Amino acid sequence: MSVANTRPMKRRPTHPGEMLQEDFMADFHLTVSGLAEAVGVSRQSINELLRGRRAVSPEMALRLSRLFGNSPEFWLNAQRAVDLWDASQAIKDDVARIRPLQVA
Amino acid sequence: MSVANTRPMKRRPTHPGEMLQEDFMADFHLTVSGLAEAVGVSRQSINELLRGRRAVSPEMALRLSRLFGNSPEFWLNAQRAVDLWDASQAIKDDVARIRPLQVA
DNA sequence: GACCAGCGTCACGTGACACGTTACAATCCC
DNA sequence: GGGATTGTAACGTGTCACGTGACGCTGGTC
Repeated sequence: MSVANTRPMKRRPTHPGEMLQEDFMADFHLTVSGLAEAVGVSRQSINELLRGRRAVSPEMALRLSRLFGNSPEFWLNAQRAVDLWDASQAIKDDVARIRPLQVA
Repeated sequence: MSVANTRPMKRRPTHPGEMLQEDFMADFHLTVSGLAEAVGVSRQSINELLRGRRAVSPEMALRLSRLFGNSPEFWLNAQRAVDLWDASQAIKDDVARIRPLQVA
């Protein structure tokens, strides 16, 4: 198993907002307002993040990783998985038309 | 050595546009116009990407990986490195004020 | 030497989106 | 009951990836 899974997944990966809510806010008994204040952003940012309406930005990843003691890459990996899935769905046909170069 | 290097780098990581130009376009003798046509985007997109004025989007990563036979994560990892570096520079003080939670 | 096809780049407009501010209904709690 | 806190909706703003069109430059062809 390599570091980055190249194979496209069958289903849309779970949004990091869902992980944030179920795996972190629940464990630490955090509210939307409490988390927002703790990381220094507006309640809206957290709210829309939880509802999957907003992506985890690099800035947000830094804030969350600082608070929870994990790496920003943890959050950005989760975000990238859904970004890649969405993108591959959106431009699937275009990408298929690209002729791979010979490895010569 | 873990999968994702958590430690912040001293210098700004090299922009993926630079890698694209020096490590791929050079080897395959590709021009800006030729590459743009090969991956199905405008010349402007490639041009600004090479000059570091634009980031590698998930869509662009899919196109490049398809053409060159590597993974989209390869391009997005490079992009993420500079995004994280820029973000940590921009909100360094804010992040420092965040109190890490106790690991319960 | 004139011409023109292809090149890299600039200028402009557009749509998407992360973010803050404000407003509002629901709920807790004293 | 009433004030504080909560989650969420609406709005405006700045940033940015992208395409289109136009410009100046270069190299080949007659």
